[in-house]
Amino acid sequence: MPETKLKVELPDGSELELESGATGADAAAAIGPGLAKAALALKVDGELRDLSAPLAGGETIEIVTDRSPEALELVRHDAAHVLAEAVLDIWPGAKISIGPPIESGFYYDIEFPEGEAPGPEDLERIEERMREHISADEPFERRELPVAEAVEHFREEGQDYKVELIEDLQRDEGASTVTLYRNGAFEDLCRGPHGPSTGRIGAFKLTSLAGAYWRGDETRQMLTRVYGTAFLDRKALAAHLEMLEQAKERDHRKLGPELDLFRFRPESPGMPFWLPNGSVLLELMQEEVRGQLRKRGYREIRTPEVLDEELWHRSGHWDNYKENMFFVESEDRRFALKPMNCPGACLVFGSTRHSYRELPLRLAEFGKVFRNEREGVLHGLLRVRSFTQDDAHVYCTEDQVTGECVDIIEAIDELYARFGFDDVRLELSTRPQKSIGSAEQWERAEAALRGALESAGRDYQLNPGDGAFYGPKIDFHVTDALGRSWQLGTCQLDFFMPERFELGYTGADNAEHRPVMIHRALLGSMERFAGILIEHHGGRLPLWLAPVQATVLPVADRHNDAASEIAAELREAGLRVGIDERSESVGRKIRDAELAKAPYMLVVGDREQEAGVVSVRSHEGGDLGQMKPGELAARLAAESR
RNA sequence: GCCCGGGUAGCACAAUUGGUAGUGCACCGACCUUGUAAGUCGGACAGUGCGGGUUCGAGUCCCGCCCCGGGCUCCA
Repeated sequence: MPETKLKVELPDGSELELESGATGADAAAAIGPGLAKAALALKVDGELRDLSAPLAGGETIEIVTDRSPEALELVRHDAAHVLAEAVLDIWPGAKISIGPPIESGFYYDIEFPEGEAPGPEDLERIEERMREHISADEPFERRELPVAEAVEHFREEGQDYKVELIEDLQRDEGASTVTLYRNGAFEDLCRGPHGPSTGRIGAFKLTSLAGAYWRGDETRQMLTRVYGTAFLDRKALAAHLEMLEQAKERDHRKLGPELDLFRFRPESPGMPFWLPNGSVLLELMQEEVRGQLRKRGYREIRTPEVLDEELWHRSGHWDNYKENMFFVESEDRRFALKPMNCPGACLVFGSTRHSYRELPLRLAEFGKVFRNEREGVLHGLLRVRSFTQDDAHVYCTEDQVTGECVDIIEAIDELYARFGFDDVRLELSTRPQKSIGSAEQWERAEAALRGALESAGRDYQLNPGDGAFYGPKIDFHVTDALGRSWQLGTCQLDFFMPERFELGYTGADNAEHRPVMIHRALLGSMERFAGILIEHHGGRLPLWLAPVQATVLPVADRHNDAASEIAAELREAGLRVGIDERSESVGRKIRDAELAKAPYMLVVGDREQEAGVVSVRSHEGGDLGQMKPGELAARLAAESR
């Protein structure tokens, strides 16, 4: 007989002796009753398993509890199963497909019987049913089944999507068996693992309904996706819902019109109308970018928005981007609105001869581009049909690439910090399957970008195969005040375009050479960046970006003249100042200024008029007492830096 | 493009089983002359996204279109 004991190693390096045939749950119990109770799953040599999984001995195990980082994913996956269970209770004819945990919760894609698709009001009904299953604390039970039996099983139940999944698994991964998990009367095809029972789902909520194609393929069946979120306890759920509420409050689509920054009109879906305040904001952002351009030797160009269709054949956009372009016709000539600025920049470069002495030649353009995005994907300022890129194209030699990219990384760091984003993440994307150029060329290009990242001393994430077909790239991401991540700037190498446009420069050897082109954008889209800024700051932009930095509030009509003088003096000092001359009470004017998110309010009444001062109130600090206009201007100027 | 939900005054919302479209804020006018988040009174403003249909009668029901919102692999 083999030995009756087995040994496993624990994360702290100690050994645990167990009876042979012991499971993860036994291991947890052997360590302590508290842990046994808290245990959700097991990690065997770093791989997540069910608690009920038998141990072989010799492996390193870790008990996953509600405090483990994996716990959320586990519980959400459990919740997805309970969701499917509840749906099948209510709609026995429903066909379920997949139901994974996702970043913010979980979902399940389901085909409901014809004409019985649920509405938002049905979510509560499903939730109620789910709660019943959770309080019943149904254990998750795993079993393994040969593929043929599993297919038979799901075919009998009319679960066609499961049958398809299993058949695909067999074909693509050579699976001979699949695993099923049962909770209550419900059994689902699932890789697992799962928590011990449904009772461990601390708190959940179904959040929304959406359509989703089976396997994301728009030629296939449209399913109903039920979204939900789950947490280990009520408090965490409440915090998450609170965060969503906050995000709603900060939504730039709500704040933009409220603060008179921009608005949308049906006359031009996906193209914003910028109001005076919003124009000021864009202008300030642009000035900040221009500061970087001046500092780093970029020169600004402007190229046409409308260009002959032929150009887009030459640039390759016709083949790759035609569906997203707008076209216009005039006098039998077909033109396209530019979706990108690079061809224009290449025409500028190519229209004169260049010497190696001019390189790197850095041409920047605040270029307005037009992209005919499908209607359904438009989303406020974040996904539009026209926007302004703070674009630039650097023409240089291969040797110069690293230096240029370091410079771009620095520019982005400085710029993002200035706008209040400290957490910048870099990603390097390398050669994709479909690409042009030689292997050596790619190797050198990727090495140049890696070199830039290293000499800038930056950590980065590698995305192999995620580059553009014409060259590798570095993307820049920031995290906003609500913890959401946004991709902003980009720095891409391009071997393709200089080739296509037959660009050249005369080298020191008096021969013609092909320059390398770097596309780079710092903020990306000015409009999109403005939208992200608005959400990041909750509409309360930092003083230097506030379209109106201070509002002068005369106490009574007789103070209007004095107030105008103050306003004029502050404007003279370069501040953006408004004035509220309505015959309203001070309280009212303050309220309205606060709602307009004015950083400073300057009250002028008898006392101030006499002393030649203003009473200053800031949103943050409340009443700051009296100041002379000059003092105030200096203070605000200092704060704006 | 597709699925689900929505569209009533500038904005937020209301309108029994189909039965004369309302309220608040904003706006305009008058009064008040105001001291750190809403002063008082009065007035004007939509024919219900657009087009058709059913009906004695449609914001409510039906059809088509437009726009807005949530989504459309984070793959058992």
